[in-house]
Amino acid sequence: MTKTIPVMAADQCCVLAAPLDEAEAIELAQGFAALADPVRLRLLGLLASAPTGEVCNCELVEPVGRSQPTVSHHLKVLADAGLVTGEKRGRFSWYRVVPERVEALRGALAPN
Amino acid sequence: MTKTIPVMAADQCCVLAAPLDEAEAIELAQGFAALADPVRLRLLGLLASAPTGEVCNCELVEPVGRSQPTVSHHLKVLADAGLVTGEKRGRFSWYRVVPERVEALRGALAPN
DNA sequence: CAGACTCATCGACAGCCGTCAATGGGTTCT
DNA sequence: AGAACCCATTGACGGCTGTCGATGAGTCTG
Repeated sequence: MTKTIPVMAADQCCVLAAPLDEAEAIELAQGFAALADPVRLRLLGLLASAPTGEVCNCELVEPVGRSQPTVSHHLKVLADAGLVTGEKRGRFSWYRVVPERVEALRGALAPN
Repeated sequence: MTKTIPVMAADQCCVLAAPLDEAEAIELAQGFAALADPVRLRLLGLLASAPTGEVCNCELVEPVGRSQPTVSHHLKVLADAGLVTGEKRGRFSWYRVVPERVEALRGALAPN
């Protein structure tokens, strides 16, 4: 279900180090676009602060105050961006943050 | 011209540390939204890698391959997000990166 | 098997966003 | 003064995005 995950290329170090070419810029922008929504940021926070590192989809709807389809949509956006992984076990879907991917985006904002 | 600059609040440390409340999430999302466009990322790169730290507007149009109004629009978006500052001297407009603001967004993605 | 439950997808709709041509205000040069 | 130049703003247009209700596939319980 999760589409091809755009993983950061090694040479995509720092936005502020050198001008990016078109392709690098597009890939980075897709990553930041996934972070450019309050609901998705809150979902990330909820996932990251979960004791087990995993959160069931059903535990996310109420905290963010959006409908179940909307939450599902946002989780898919995060998953497509590689920031999150979802696994379906039984009746539930469990999501967890992909720290490396977050770190990659963070690194792109590093000085030098 | 530049609108009110949303500066990161001190308690907006890490997205991944604890769940964000609605207001924090909105403010952060606005910051990342400014980064969620390839042209703007390339503009940031061009500004940051300039020897003097400043770049004239006229030197930005050709490298990013967009029309002059479009570049002007993107610079305004970056400026409104506080990521960039513009100063008009004579005929030219000079822009420079605001490193603290970039760093603030970067810090929001820090682990723990 | 029947009912209850979880969740992804679809369809629809309003609002936002990136883009450009055209315009006009400033500034410099001759 | 007049011409050339830089740049922000405006208006318009197509496309993307966030949201929800409805629906259906898959799973567990009794």
